[in-house]
Amino acid sequence: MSLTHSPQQAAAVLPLFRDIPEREKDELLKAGRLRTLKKGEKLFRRGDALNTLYILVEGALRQYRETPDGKEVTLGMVLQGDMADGAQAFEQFDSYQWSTIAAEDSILLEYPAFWFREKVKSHNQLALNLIVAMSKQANITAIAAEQRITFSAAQRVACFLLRTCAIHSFNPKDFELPYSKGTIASALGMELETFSRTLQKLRDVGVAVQKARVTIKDVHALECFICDHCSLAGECETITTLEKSCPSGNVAFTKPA
Amino acid sequence: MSLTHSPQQAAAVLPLFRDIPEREKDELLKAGRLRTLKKGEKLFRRGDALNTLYILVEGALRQYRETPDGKEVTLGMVLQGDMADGAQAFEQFDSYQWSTIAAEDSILLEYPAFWFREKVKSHNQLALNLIVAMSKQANITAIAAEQRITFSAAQRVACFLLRTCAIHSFNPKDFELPYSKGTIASALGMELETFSRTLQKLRDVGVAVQKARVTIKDVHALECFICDHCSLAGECETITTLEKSCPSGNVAFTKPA
DNA sequence: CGGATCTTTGATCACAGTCAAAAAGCGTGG
DNA sequence: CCACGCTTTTTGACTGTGATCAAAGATCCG
Repeated sequence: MSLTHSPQQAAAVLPLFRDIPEREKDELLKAGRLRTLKKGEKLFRRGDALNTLYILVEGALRQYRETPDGKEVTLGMVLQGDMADGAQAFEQFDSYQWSTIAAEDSILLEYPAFWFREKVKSHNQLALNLIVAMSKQANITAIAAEQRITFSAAQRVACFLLRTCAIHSFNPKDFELPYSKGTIASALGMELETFSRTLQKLRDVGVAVQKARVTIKDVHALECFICDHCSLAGECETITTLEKSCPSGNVAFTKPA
Repeated sequence: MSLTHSPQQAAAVLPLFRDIPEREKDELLKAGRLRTLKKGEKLFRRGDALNTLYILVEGALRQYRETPDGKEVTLGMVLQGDMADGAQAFEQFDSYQWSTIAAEDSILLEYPAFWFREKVKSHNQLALNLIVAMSKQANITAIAAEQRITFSAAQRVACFLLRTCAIHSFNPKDFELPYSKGTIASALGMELETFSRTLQKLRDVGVAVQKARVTIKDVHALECFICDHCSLAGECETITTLEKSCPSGNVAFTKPA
């Protein structure tokens, strides 16, 4: 994965520009500017004037809010193809409602917000894509909310590990955590200390972690550990993806409960 | 508030149909059907085929998911003018991702989903309104998520009481809870027992509850109790609304901490 | 090598969940 | 009007999870 793209290359991947006629797509692409962000850099802060719309081409961002008494709550992660602020850009607000920081080195495509809003008004397919994107986002948020309530810390961590493999096509037998443990903990709605302790406990289920390197012995054992408590059950995209990539052949030891 | 409307009357209020030329609006209205729902009736269940789009004209709905082991998680409430399933209707799914039940007697406007999707494709203003609505929704969800994490049970309850007054223009000195305590507890992400106990504790801050009747002695005292921990701080719509309706004149006793 | 930052480990504690049972309210029908 | 059953709410006692505070280890980087 090189970190050099043209807007054209970048946009080819973006679901937001799907099914848009070439002519209009070109126009959209010419107006966009690529921007890189180093890990730890803030993209915008809550309260900043909302005048740019960002689409993530590569990397990962963390959305968060902070309370007056200094606590920080992670609302969600922005992954490849997501808008960093799409949900806000069309509200009545003229300032950002949450802050966004790079969880790792990232590349964004940026547009003047007012300009993009105009395009959405005139390009119907774009509006539709935007709706679909927001719809998808709402669904992810709903599931995350559910899990924060029904899942134990261990289950949330386990689910995160599997999801990570599915999203990035990692091999569960050996992969690296996508961002720092502090960030992951926060994204899962738990304290770093809890996250650390939880990783230990997961050794019993065949998860070994050394530094950022993770080894999952038996994916199916982990699934059992989680999915019985998850309302997604069979329809979980993570699971179906994993099943495809390692169709129970790669399972070393299947220990039924 | 009578429970008899024509679609025309109903739609006049709906933000989704704002700024739409009369001719098109009429067409939209003729296609919609009014439907009533008794408290406790389910509108749809997770997994049902998604073929209708619902807009709430009056009443309140509760969106929830249930896990295989029988727990129920409330995702949010649908209030006047909201779509019951807007976020889902434009996803790739063909079935509902969460269930919806009437928290009180309600009136809905319903459309065939496919038909509505077509309208959104051709009526640009409608698409825009939809985007704004989803945007608003995402924001509410984000705030709710934050509060479930940073707020104590007492603060969540207190915030809910104030919000209720603001939304329904209730007089904080004497109003009725909008739906059953079980429903409220669930919406706040806590157990009914916890909710019950919490109401007791709030007596210390001047909140008296008898059956469903609530009396808030000192709105500002309650605000102090909550808002210091809330990232919305000054920009909270609830607070600004309340300030307008009872501009610190109605405060009986201001007890600074 | 020094000083950051990030992570682990330890000990303690409070909040809210759970289980259980009593009480209050509500609707129905005799 | 009361009796009955059903749902909703309250109260009680107990418990576990994860937050918090504190300090020691790692790791990174100039």
